[in-house]
Amino acid sequence: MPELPEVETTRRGIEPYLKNRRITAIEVREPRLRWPVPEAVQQACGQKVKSVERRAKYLLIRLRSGSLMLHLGMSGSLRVVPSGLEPGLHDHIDLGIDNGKSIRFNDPRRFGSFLWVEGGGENHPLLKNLGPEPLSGEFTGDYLWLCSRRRKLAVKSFIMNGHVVVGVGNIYASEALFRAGIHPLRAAGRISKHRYDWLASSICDVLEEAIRQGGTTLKDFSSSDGQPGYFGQQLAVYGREGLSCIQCDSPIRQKRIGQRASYYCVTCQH
DNA sequence: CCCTGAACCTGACCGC
DNA sequence: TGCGGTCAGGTTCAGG
Repeated sequence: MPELPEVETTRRGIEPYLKNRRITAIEVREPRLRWPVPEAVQQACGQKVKSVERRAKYLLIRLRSGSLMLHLGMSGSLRVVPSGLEPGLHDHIDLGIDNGKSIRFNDPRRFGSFLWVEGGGENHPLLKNLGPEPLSGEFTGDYLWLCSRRRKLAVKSFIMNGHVVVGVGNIYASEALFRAGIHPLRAAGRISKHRYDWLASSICDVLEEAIRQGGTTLKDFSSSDGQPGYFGQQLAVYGREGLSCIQCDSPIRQKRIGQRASYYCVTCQH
């Protein structure tokens, strides 16, 4: 479900309820997530939240002695609920806060994770080999160009690889490539530096716009207060197979690339 | 190292 | 209404 904009929307939604508050309890009703929820998450109890941060699509709730590291997988979401509210289907974990609220983790498919890491988590195996944040100064066309030399995979798979750049998921990969006029199947290593400049700014723009609109609600994403995201209304190609291109009128094509549905315009993208 | 495809899960939807 | 197949916003892992 969530790509970077949805995770960032979630972070902004829960931060005001958590920052400088104390974790009172963690109730794990279903520990079978992507990785089993470790007993160590209980170390968070009694500690005050220093900050709520995001790295890639991970949420980091920083405490004195360590951090809770959450991932929403494909179908996860966090909601702010009154403590004690009866849990519903797939409400796997409640994070109790000393202000009468709980952060409730719901995840039907259980691809998400809820982990405890020592310190800030910077050296955790899941984080330490990740590429740069797309909205940071490190992420440029030059960087993409350099990183892609001699690589033959499709550029769409390339930009979705977290070791290259984090946070670009299936929706925004298609959208960014459309904006940059690049065909998603083009070999990553055969794209010019100039075109990578375009692509890098397209990725930034599309992610920033999506964050501004509260993310994209396709089926069921909603922010932590239950509001849907409105970026879906701006999607130029994603999910628009057979409909006409907003720039040239030819029909949008759909093709699977690296097991993911990919959408593009054969006229506008080369 | 690079790349591909399977795997992890549930639920919604479509055609018969 | 039921059943089987397909698909879904992510990521790791095994194997070539």
